[in-house]
Amino acid sequence: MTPQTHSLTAVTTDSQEPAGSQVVKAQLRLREMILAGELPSGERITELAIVEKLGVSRTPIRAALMRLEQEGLLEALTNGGYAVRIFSESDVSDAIELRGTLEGLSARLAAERGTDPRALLDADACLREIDEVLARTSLDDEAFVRYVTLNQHFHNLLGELAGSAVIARELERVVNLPFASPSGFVLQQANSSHARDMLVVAQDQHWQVLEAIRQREGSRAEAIMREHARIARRNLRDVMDGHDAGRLPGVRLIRKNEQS
Amino acid sequence: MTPQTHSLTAVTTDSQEPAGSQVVKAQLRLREMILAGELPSGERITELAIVEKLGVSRTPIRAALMRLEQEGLLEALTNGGYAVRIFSESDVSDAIELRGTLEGLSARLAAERGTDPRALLDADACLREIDEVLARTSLDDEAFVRYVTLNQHFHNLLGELAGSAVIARELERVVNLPFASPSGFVLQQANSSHARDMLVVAQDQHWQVLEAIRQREGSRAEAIMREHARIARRNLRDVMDGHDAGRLPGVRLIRKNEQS
DNA sequence: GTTTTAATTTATGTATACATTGATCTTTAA
DNA sequence: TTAAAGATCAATGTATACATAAATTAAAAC
Repeated sequence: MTPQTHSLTAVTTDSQEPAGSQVVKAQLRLREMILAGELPSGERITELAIVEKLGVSRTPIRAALMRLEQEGLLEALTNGGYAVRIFSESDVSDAIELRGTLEGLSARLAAERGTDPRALLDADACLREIDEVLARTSLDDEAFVRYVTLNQHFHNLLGELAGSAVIARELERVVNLPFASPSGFVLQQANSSHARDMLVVAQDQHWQVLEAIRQREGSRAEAIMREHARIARRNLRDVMDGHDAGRLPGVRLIRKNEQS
Repeated sequence: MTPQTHSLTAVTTDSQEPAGSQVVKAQLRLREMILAGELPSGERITELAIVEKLGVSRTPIRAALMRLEQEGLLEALTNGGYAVRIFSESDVSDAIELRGTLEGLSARLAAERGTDPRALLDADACLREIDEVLARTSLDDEAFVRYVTLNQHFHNLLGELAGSAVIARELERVVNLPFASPSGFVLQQANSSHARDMLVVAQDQHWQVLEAIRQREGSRAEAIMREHARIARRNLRDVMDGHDAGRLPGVRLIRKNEQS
């Protein structure tokens, strides 16, 4: 598995059903197919066609389709049925801004309300591991993959620091919107010359937001997380402006903006 | 229908399925039953029991249960099945704060990006209608119902002003979280002496946010919408502290906070 | 009497047959 | 030839039978 394919197809394991259930299998396989462009964009996809391709009956297929619609990869058609969604660059950009806003809310509440010292220590340890990854002046693919893993872990911890199940739940949902993930476009530029520098900047924001939460500086914590998300927007712009956008998995689903 | 029952059971018509479908019927009926306390809270509710009560087969029941879980009224149990969720006062409070944050985001983007003049005129007309409702010094039940209708319309318009389908979609979802609606606790205090005054304050915020959007004052627009949502938090607190909380539909599902 | 194991029951997961609605294609009439 | 009406087809909506796993209860052994 190359780093590139890892970033976009990384998936939260829905902890509701047994991992081997037909519904989950169908959901995972369908997600892969959509991001790989194996399903026609825009056109209606019929349940029977999926049944034939996956060899699963209609019942779990229907459940998987419902979930993928919730996830934002499919759109529900007016007269029943679904179609693979096509995203504008603005859609992705807005989803990232939305994530930053919710992460900012979570960080602010964590600062204002105070938080479990143990959770803070976990976050601290996570950041120290990221520091180790970034210690070398040149990073290989493995280091980038390790960064993505730790980065997602840190963002997860941050979502829980506010101590609100409601907000954690909606944040997780937004993070899983197509291409809104904190690590969504990190690896796409792994070969870029200043790729490591971007991670260094991001990691500095990680440390600062943690410090702000410790100091109960809610407004500052919120502002940092909002700005933090905008790194992803810059990366998105880089990828869309680059010539290799079409080669990367899933990115072909994103339609470039006309203006700006 | 009394004003009190209207506010909490008001529902967005899911525009996906035909209105008369078994799934929608089951969803609506189940939602009523949950808010009326006709289903045991916390305990597992079996599909077969619902089938017997509603006279619909398991397939549409399952779909309806999935949707109600998405909506936040049900929680998915670890080994399959669902239970009626119990909400803490904090849960509801956080959901309202979350709504305010997203409404603030939407208002800020509308201001920053500029918006369709026609949409602004619609919002303006809506607020003028609310002004008319509030013109009398004493309001009857009908006036409160009319306020709620117009208020929801204004908030819907505001959600669309940002011109982002992604954000509008997630905002609509958050608004429909249990008890997070902009009008959720308005009518509950219709008989309170200063009920009208609260609406007057809220309406002033409506005008100010619209003005801020017109003037492209993003930060101000955002701050106003955040503060606006906190009126609902105050109303929640009033309702929970009052003695008639248990009599109001759905509110019995909310467990009072221990401290504070 | 207690614990363990096996059997039974009860739940959800899955497949499929049937119903119904919407679209397409054909046929007929103008 | 075109338009309208009907029939056929194909899609999702619905019901239900069957599979499977988990929980409970009863029985047996220690």
